[in-house]
Amino acid sequence: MDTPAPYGHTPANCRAREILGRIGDKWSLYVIAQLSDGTKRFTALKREIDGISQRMLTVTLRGLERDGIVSRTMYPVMPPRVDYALTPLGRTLLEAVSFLTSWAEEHVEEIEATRARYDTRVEEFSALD
Amino acid sequence: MDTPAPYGHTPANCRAREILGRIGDKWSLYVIAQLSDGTKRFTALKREIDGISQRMLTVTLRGLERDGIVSRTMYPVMPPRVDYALTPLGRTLLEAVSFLTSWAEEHVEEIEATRARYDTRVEEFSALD
DNA sequence: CGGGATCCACCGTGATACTG
DNA sequence: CAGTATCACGGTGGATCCCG
Repeated sequence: MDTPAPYGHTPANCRAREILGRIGDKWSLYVIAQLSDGTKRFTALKREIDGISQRMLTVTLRGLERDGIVSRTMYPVMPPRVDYALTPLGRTLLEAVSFLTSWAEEHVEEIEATRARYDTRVEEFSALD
Repeated sequence: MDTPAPYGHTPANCRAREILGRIGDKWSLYVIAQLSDGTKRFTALKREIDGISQRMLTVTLRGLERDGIVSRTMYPVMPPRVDYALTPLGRTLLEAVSFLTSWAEEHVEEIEATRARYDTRVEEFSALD
C-alpha cells in the first residue's frame, strides 16, 4: 500500500485521463464501434474485430462491463450463450468518441504529412555523423 | 436516442485509435492542458505537471511535436532556452479533448459507482471458494 | 537549462492449451 | 460457445548519471 509516492494527483484532466485510459487501449474502441449497431455475441464480435485474440476480447469486454459501458447477458444453456450490448452510458460515450473520430478524419492527412517531415528531418540530422 | 451514425468497419476507427494512442498515453493530455494557456518553457512544464520525470516530458513533447500538435522553439543561448506551444492543429485538438473531458466530468460518478458494484460482486463471487 | 544515454521494473498483449 | 490458465515477450515509463 505504501508505494513510494505515486504520480501525484492532477486536477480536472485526471478524470479525462482515466476515461482515455479506458477507451484508449488497443481494442476498446473497436469493441464499442462494433456494438454501436446492436447486441452481439462473443463469437460475432471476435469474427468482426480483425486480429483480436479470444483472451483480449474477454479482457476488453470485462473492463468495459466493469465501468458500465457494456452490458453482459448470460443464458444458462448448453452450449453457452452470452450477449453483449452498449449500455445507455456506453451510448453517450459513443457521442464523445465520434467527436474524436471526426477530428481524426479531418486532420489525419495533416498529421501524417507533419510526421513524415519530422522523420525526414531527424533522419537527415542523424546522417551528419 | 440520437446516437451518432453507426460506424462499422470503417477505417475511421483506426484513425481515431491512432489519435487515442497519441493523446491517450500517460502524460500527453497533461502537457496539452498545460500548454492551453500559452507558450511555456521546459522547466515550467516540468514544475506544473506533478510527478512527470524529465525523460517522460521530453519523450511526450517529442511525440506531440512529431505529429504537429506542439511546436518547439530553440534559442541558441547559454544557458539553453526552449519554448513549447500548441500549434493551430494542437488547438483544434483542444476542442475535441474538452468534449471528452466534459463527458468524463458528467459520468465519473456513475462510472465509479458501477465499478464499485462490479468489484463487490466479483469479490463476493470469489469468496464462494 | 534542457536535455541524452542507460538500465530496469512493470504490465499490457499475444500464443497456446485446457474446460464447463 | 465462451471462456480460464499459463507462459513469454516487447513497449512504456521511472531512476540515475552525464553533457553542451
